Amino acid sequence: MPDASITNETPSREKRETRILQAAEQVFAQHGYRGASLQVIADRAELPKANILYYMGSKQALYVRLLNRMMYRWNEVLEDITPASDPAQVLSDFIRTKLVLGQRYPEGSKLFAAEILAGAPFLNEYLAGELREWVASRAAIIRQWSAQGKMDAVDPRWLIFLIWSATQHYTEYSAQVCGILGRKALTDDDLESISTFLEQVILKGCGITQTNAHQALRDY
Amino acid sequence: MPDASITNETPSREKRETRILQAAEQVFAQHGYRGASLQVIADRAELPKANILYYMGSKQALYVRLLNRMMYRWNEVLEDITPASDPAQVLSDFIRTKLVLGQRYPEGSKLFAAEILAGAPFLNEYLAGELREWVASRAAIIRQWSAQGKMDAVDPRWLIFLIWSATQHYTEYSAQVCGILGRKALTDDDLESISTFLEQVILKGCGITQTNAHQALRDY
DNA sequence: GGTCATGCTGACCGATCGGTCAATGTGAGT
DNA sequence: ACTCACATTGACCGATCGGTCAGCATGACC
Repeated sequence: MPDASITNETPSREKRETRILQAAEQVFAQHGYRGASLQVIADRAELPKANILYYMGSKQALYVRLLNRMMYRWNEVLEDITPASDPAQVLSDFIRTKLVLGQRYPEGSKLFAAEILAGAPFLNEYLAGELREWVASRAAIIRQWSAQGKMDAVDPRWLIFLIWSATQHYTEYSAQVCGILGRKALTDDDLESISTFLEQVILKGCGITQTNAHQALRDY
Repeated sequence: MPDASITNETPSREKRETRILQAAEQVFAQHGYRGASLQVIADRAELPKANILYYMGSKQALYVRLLNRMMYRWNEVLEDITPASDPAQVLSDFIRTKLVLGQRYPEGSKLFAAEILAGAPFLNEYLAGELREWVASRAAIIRQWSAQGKMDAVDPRWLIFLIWSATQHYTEYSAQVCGILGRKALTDDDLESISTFLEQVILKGCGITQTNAHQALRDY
């Protein structure tokens, strides 16, 4: 062992695990579950292939672990909204949070996308269970907002899907977006511009008057 | 040959080709380029694996052919718009056309999505060339609409991406959407509801007053 | 009936797949 | 110094990968 400190074992283990998970996330994101190979993951992590299996047990276990990690990251940001909340504030935050999340975990987001594209074989129960409940509860609140005259009477499910799709697009289709824009990657200015655009169009489109309170937030 | 008619050769050939392309599109859409296997494609097409290679030459050639076919389908619907066009009409058509296209060619659309997710290794020059020009030309017209006061001054590129993402979502994330809605597939009523929602929100969000002319079209 | 171009495919190739395992290395406890 | 639990990994397994090819079948032409 290069590191001779007293508690060197655990740190080494964690470092390796982190390296494996990071490498695997990239490869699974790019090629999907079936298209990813343990050898490629091992090469990217600069570890022997057998070591990957020693740590993770199997390809499937590694994949499921990455999916769960990504679901956990999503749950972190599932804010609590109530019928008394300000729609403009909540939806603006929702748009920005989703956009930031995609930028923070681009590989994880793509991994999710590939899983859904493949027909969500590992996520079916999650989609039809937890996530469905989440959507239903938010939809109920949005309907109340409409009933209270805070916004137009739009189908809340379509609204949620609209925000999801519009924000995820810039992560999962980054190759397309960058190709068209002629950039290597999106700049912070691009993201700021996109955030502002989406807030403006979606809020106005739902008949929500944008609060100045949030406009101020935009600077940070 | 079971069929003994005079010109039996060509029909058989075309039938086989069609069957191969259809099977391959499904498998590539689900598993991506690397995750797809010729054996699985052959099984689905109910043909020997060697026959696939006899017709298509190689896995890559088959894949590229499918990509080109999908690009051709897209080009079919790239409508011609001018600064004199009615934004409400054009954007409504755009939304509906994109939505219908995704429903008509779900596998092809997913194939495209998987290719982009993988970093668009086979489509880079298309994205940075043809498609980029397409976006630039439409963006210029949308900017003129804004200058003419027909709509708000929004960044036309973000608007185009918004329509793309919002419509594609229901094709490429159909597993997620269906899981959450608790359906096996989207109904015609769902699609009508989604179309109306997207038109309503996006047009209003861009400060476009919806024409009655198009409202009437909605029935068919 | 014989020739020949073409359609077709079973059998096979080397490479790579996910996964196993025996052998070796390592460090803490005694 | 010895033990022992655990970490590590090269070598290997059967299965499958994309692709090749020899050989058979077929049908048009002479």
